[in-house]
Amino acid sequence: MAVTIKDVAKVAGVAPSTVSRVIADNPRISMNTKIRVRKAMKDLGYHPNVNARNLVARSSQAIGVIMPSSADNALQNPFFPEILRGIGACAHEMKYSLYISTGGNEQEVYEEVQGMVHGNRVDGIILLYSRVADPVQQFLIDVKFPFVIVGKPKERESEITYVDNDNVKASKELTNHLIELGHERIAFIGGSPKLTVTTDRLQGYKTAIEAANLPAPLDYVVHAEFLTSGGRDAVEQLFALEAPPTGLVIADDLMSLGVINTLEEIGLKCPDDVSITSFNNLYLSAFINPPLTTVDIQIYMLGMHATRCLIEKAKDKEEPAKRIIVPYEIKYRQSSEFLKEE
Amino acid sequence: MAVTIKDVAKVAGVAPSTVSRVIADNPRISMNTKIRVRKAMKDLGYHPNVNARNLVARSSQAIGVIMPSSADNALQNPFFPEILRGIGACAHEMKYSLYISTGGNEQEVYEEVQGMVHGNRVDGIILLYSRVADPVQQFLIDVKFPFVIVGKPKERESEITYVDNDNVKASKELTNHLIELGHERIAFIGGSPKLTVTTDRLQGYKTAIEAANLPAPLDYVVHAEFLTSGGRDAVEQLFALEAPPTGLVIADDLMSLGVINTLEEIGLKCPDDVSITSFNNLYLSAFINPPLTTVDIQIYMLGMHATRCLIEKAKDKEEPAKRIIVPYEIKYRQSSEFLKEE
DNA sequence: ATGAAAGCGCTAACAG
DNA sequence: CTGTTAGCGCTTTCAT
Repeated sequence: MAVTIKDVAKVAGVAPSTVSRVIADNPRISMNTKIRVRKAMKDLGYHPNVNARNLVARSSQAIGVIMPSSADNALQNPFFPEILRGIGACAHEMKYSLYISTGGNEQEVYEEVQGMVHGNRVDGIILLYSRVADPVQQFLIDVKFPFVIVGKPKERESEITYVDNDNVKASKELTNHLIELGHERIAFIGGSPKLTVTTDRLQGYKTAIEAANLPAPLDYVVHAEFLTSGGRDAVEQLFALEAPPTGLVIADDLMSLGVINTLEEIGLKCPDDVSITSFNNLYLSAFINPPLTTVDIQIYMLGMHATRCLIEKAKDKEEPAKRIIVPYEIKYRQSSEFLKEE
Repeated sequence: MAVTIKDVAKVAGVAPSTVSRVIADNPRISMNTKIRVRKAMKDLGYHPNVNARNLVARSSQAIGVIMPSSADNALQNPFFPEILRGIGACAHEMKYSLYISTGGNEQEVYEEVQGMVHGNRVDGIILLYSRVADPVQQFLIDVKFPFVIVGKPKERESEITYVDNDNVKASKELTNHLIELGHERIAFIGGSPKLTVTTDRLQGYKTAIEAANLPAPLDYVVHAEFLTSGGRDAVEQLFALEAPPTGLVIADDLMSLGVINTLEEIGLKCPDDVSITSFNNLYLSAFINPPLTTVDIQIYMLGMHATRCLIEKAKDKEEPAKRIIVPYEIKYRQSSEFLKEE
């Protein structure tokens, strides 16, 4: 049987409540007894029982992290460990712990969220994806449970706290960069159009293309999986076109990796034949050949901010919905280059 | 205020204890009242309070997952989301939830583990790494807390339950494959020598090299980070040698990716000039250029088995230490090829 | 087959 | 400043 607050109290010669106060570092306890109690705790190897504490406090000092359902291969993206790192760092600092859900499908994810909320397992939830008509989001709103989204909500934007980059602007900048390099046939490769991140990046691309009066055939917009394999599929589509693009705006570095490799197979080189710009600045992006021009969206920071916001919200439920835009930084590297004259 | 067992009891016209029994599906409750109580639960939207339940049950139906400290960049490896997927699937099926630790440094990880154990937050722990002289492992052994390791423990192997591949054998097979292709100068690139996974794979390589009477200069063994950048560093060392290798056994696909890209930069092509074999069969390994010959270690399965074992151990503390070897499968792809005559 | 009551370990009034 | 007391929501003897 584990050592409890009572045991400590007995050894220290005080009442259990005093021990409790010492744990909470209550200022009304004399330094003297504090020291005595702390010594007793050390001696006995006391550790508070979280369940008991949470039961009375009606809180758990834990936050739930919801990943996309693992049916979604995108989970393979190093984006997730990286953002987990940011979330973990902030949570640890604030003495919160992390609960994660990796449901196998959407239904399971939904159930896990329900369990977390109703079972009082977590004080708040971070959603690591944002898509249209998400029942999870709806549920959280309905029961008024604190949550924040990493990414931008599609609906009820003003009521939801979220942490995001200005993806539209970043994408526009990337596209303009290609335009400045002399490219005129620029295509866009994104993930599922149901994800806000895709639509925002697409919109930035479109805005820049239109502003520059460049051709924008429908064929130049391709949606594929947020993975190396997705890049592969996209290349097969785009370079079968009559007028294939010379510049590419790609919504994720892993996709870009697939694109580069596939281009090579069909005899095209990056950046000589095709310039590539993309998003996320994954750890590997600087080390592949050629190194990627990519938007550093500061994944770690996204995680930190999301966590901080969430904890604020969990502590004060009246906290109004907030929107945090994390600045991005474009890393210009060799994958994008001046268009060669033909 | 959430609806409790008492509210349900009142509505159903029974005692709280009866409701509790219905939840546990106690066979000594008449079908009739079971139905009545269940209806009341539905009507009121009742959900059991996990904290209260855990408090009395002294268990939490949760398992802790310990990642390497996030100071370790290896966290970026898609290995982690993938194994999390396996763990999550099994945990969900057994109605367990997941607690994860992503401490910023080893000290923090240690503290988080302590908190999990002493606070009764989890019923057991899965360690996603295995290194020499790990204080976390030692602690878990000391307090006799159920845990399993993914990988092979360095010390006290027979006392610890672990799930692993036969890395020695796989590595030997990989090396022999290169030997059969005609390679004579074969080098090994591994991660930290403190990790069992590295030493096992190294040993398999050495065994095969010795058995074939091939040269094994010390320079042919390089240790680098389990990442793309690590592959880059390794190439710089190996191909500065007087007699650079023509075949490579690499302990991780991400490293291989770095190797391939770096080789390209110094004018060497894979597999024409250098054949590559590696480990893990990450999702991207089939889609890069050239596709990697790599050992599919069945990451998802490793996670499933680890979780199943752990839950068994948590339920019955007397369960003896077990060792589970998950079969691997070598995927032969284009990165390894016959050695060209010079 | 069901109810009454005790208690898991802790915190939070309320006294003093 | 510190002790007493009453629960938090649930499970579990022990009765009946």
